[in-house]
Amino acid sequence: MVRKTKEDAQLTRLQIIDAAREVFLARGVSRTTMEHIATQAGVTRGAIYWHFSNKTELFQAMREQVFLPLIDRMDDTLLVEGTQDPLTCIERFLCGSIQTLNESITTRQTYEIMMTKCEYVEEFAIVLQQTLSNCSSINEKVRLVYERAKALGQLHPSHEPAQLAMDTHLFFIGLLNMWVKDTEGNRFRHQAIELIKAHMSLRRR
Amino acid sequence: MVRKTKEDAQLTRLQIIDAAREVFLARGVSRTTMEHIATQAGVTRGAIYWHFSNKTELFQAMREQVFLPLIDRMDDTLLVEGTQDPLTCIERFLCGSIQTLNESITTRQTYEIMMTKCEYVEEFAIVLQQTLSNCSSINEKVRLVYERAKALGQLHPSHEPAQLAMDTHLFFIGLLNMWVKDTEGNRFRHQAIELIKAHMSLRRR
DNA sequence: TTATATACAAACATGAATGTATGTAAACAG
DNA sequence: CTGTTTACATACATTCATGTTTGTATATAA
Repeated sequence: MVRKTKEDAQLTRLQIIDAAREVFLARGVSRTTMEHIATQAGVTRGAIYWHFSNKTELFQAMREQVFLPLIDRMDDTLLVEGTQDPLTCIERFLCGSIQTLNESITTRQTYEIMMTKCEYVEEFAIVLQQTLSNCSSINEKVRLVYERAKALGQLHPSHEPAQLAMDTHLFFIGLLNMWVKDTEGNRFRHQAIELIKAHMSLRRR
Repeated sequence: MVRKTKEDAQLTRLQIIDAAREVFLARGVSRTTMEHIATQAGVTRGAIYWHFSNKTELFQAMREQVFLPLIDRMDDTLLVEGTQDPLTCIERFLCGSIQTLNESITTRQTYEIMMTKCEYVEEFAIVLQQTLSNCSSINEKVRLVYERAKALGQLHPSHEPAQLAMDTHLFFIGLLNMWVKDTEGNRFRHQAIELIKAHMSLRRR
C-alpha cells in the first residue's frame, strides 16, 4: 500500500488535515503529537512529514482551509452595495458569519482551536498579527457601510460611523468569542442572531 | 544558601510566580519548562517543586494573584448603588478595568497569557469554565444596573435591559481581546476609553 | 520497457522534560 | 544544645517527541 496516484495523495493530505483538526481540538496544538495525528488519520508519521515539514505548517494548512474562503465571502456580503440598505448589509454579514459557524463543523472546530487551543508564540505569533490586520480590514469595511448609512440618513445624527463601526466590530469579536467558548451551546449559540438584531436596532433611527 | 526563614520562603514563592509569568508570556505556557522558570527566578527546579506540585498549579497561582482581587473590585464598582446614576456606574466599571490593565503590568501580562499564550485543554479546561461563569455573573450584574437605569427612565423605551447588558458585555469582551492583543498599543489601547464612552452614549436617552 | 521520481512505512538517533529520590544546611522547637 | 523539620539543590531514572534516514512498491515519464 504505497505510491498512490496523485489524487490519492491529495486525499491523504486532506485526511491528515482533518485528523489534525480533530486532535488539535481534543488535546490542544502543543500537546498534539505527530504520532497522534498519524494514528487518527490512519497513516504513519512518515506520511505526514512527506506532506508537511512540521506541525506549524500543518496548522497553517488547516487554518487556510477555512479562512481563505471566509475572507472572500466577507467582501461579497459587505461590499456589494446598492442591493440592500447599508444597515441590513451589516446585519446580514454578521448573521452570515454565525450561520457559517452553525453549518460548518470544520469552521467551528478551527475557530475553537484558534481561540482556545493554541498558543501564539514564536512561529504562531504571525497568525495573531494576520488575524489583527484581518480585523482592521473588517472594521474598515464596516465603517464604509456605516458612512453610506449616514449619507442616507439612517443613523442618529450624533453617531459617528467610525465609532459605530468599532462598536459593532468589538461586539462581534465578543460574540464570536462567547459563541465559540460556549461549547455546551445553551447560553449564547441559540440567541446569537437575536443579539445581532438587537445590536443593529440600537443604531436604526 | 538554604533553609531561609518563612518570610524568605514566601518571597521566593513570589519570585517563582513572577518568573513564571515572564516566561509564560515569552514562550507560551506549554513550551515553558520548569527549568526555564527556575533559571528566570534564579533558583533550581527543586525550589519550584517544593512550592508547587506542577506547572498547572503554578499557573493557577499566577492567575489567582490577579483575578481574585479583580472580582472584588468588580462588585464594589457595579453593585454599590445610589451614589451615581446607573449608566455612569457601568461606564466607570468598564473604564476602571481598562485603567487597571493600563496601570498593572502584572494584570496586563496575565491577561495576555490567558488570552493568547495558553491552551484550554485537560486540566486547563476548568479555567475556561471558570471564566465563562465569571462572565455570566458580570452580565447579570450589568443587567441589574440597566434595570435600575430603565426604572429611572434613562433608557430608550424600546431597549430591554437584558439585551443591553449582553450587548455591553460582548462589546467589552471584544474590547478586552483587542486591547490585550494590540501589544504595539497603537490601535486600540489609547482609544479604549473613548470607545467605552461612545458605547454608553448610544444608550443614553 | 526501463529508469526515475513519488508516496509513503519503518527504523534510528537524539535531545529534552518530567517527576522523584536523595542530600544538606540552616531555622526552629523543645 | 540537640533533634527535627524546612527549604531548597543535586542527581537519577524514565518517558516521549522530533527529525532524519533508509527501505520499498508503484505510478509515471521517456
